[in-house]
Amino acid sequence: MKGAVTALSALAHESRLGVYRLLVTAGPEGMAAGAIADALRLPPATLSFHLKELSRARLAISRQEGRYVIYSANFGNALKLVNYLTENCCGGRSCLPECAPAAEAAAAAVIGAETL
Amino acid sequence: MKGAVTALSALAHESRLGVYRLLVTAGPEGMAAGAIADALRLPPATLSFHLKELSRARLAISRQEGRYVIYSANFGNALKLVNYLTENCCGGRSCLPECAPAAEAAAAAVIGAETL
DNA sequence: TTATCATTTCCATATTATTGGAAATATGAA
DNA sequence: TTCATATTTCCAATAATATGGAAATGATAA
Repeated sequence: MKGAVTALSALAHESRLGVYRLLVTAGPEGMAAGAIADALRLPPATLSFHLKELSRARLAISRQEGRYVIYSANFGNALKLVNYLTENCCGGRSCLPECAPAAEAAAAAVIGAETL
Repeated sequence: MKGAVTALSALAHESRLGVYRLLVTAGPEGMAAGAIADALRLPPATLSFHLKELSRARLAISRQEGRYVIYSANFGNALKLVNYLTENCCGGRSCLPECAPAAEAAAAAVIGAETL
């Protein structure tokens, strides 16, 4: 729960959500901080602050490569968050049509998480 | 994007995330504000503030029933948000093992959203 | 109407997040 | 070593959000 709030807070900002989605798109190879800054037109100090927030929330991972710092999405934790938001839909009873799709997504997310 | 940030901000708070998850569990029938207050031990003024935030973010819907106000989760929008967080994983290329589960969850969420 | 219960609004206070220039640090190249 | 590039830290001003008691509003029943 605490972790979910931290992760949601990290994503609840236009710049950071942009960074996160860029990293999701980039995949496990990730992107250098400078490349992210160029893509989103953020000043270095500002981006660094946001990257630190995403890392603190365990939604991003960094590694050093030469003189670059490469950031990538933490897919496992992102998926846990997504699952947390849809789990236990309708108290486990069979869902009414209004929410059945949420239950499907939750089930798929659980399966995905287990294979990580 | 703006909507996603609003929704994430709404969820990025311990009390509101608790309310949202309670409503997801409750299903489409929803719960009266007072029942939510009892379940989460929140003072009426505080809960009202948070319910307004969730409604403003379109994650909760309210309806009047007698002298009760019943809140329920907005499953459609919650699912859109979940999908937004996982879409375009690895730029559409076939995913490496590290992120493949995220792509599966995203695909399932998209299918679910279309049936709403 | 009058009483009762449910919920929201008002409000002042307290807390926390965001910004980006300039300087510091780190890595590798010449 | 000296230079160039990449990233982070420092900092202080600004802005947004959370809290809950008390009063107001809304709805129904007696």
